[in-house]
Amino acid sequence: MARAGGPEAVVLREATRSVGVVPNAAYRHFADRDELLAEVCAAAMNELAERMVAGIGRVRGKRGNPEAAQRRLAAIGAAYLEFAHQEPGLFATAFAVPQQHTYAAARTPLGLLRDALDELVEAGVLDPQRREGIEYPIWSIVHGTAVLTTQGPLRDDPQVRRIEALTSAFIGNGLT
Amino acid sequence: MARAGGPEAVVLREATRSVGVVPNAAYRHFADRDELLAEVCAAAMNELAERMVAGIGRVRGKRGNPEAAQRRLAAIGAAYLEFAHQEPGLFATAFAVPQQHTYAAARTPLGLLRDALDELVEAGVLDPQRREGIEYPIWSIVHGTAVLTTQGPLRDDPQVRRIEALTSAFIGNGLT
DNA sequence: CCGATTTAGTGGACAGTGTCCACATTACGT
DNA sequence: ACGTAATGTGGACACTGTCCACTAAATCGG
Repeated sequence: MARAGGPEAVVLREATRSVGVVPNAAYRHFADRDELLAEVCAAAMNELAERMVAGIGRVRGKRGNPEAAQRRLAAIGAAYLEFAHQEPGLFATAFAVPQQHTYAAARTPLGLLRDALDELVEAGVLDPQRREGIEYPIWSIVHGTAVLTTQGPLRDDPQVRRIEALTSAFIGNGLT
Repeated sequence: MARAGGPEAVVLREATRSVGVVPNAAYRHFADRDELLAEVCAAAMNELAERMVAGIGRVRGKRGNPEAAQRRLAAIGAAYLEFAHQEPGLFATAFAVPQQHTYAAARTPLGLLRDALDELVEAGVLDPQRREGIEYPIWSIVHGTAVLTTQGPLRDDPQVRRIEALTSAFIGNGLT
């Protein structure tokens, strides 16, 4: 349901219906509809993270190799944006955690980004002094691009590819 | 209602109730709840734009002055982030237009950003070649920061100020 | 000025939703 | 084997968006 219609589409009664059970049965597993939604959000976030590690896995080259490190960073960004476009419902759901009990999963997008940036430092591509805290602007720019082009005013913009290329270039500019 | 609880909180029946009228009366003014929401979204977006022009208005210095131009760009970014934090409900609503009939208002955030960047070129601060399309990465990074720190996983993060300073530095880096 | 037409509001209804309560069933460990 | 915990059921309530037929008020052309 989240995949098809985003967070609003995950409706408790329909979920129980699809599983062949009466609505109230859900309350033996979740206190709230919000708790159910939180679980779905965690699953969506997990799928995003998995796509990112899959993207990393597709670039070959030893850890510490400068070009490989750069390509790995590009790969996680590309996977992030690709996920947002291929699964807009799940992407929106991943970041629609109700209140605040987001007990982070093992492999989180931010963690993967940090790993990639650390490798970039290790490979001598990124100045260690510039490394500090740079994950936040980079995450922001990728996330902002994803949100604006899938849910925001730039959604269905014909030149999405160009916009993404521009953000990629901007990031590359900010690293050197 | 949007101000207090975001887009989900704008509920048709309560709106009519607060205006002292029966629910169905709303259907003489809006075809849908979505059409009502679209109107609210437009109003929210307008308030965001107004805050941005107010921010521009507070920096003095003639158009074309390099330092003034830079401060004006910083001002619209700061206004954007400040609005997101002071009015999280309205900010979320501004970007929650139902489907896609967002007949853009006169002064839109993107338009204001473009003006500021054009002035930066005019003042000789920004290389005209680098100007082309740079509004998208910049909008993305500011929007991404706003979203992540007000609705996303970084919401209520104690070091929001630092994160915003980092994105500001990253943008400055990308302009020179 | 008056009658017709548009505009705005009313009342009642329906399906769908989240949630609560008391009750029945099933599974399981000692 | 039995008591306890886990799970599912049935019925209800308040709330939501939306539809229909009907009424009151405002507006406007002759």
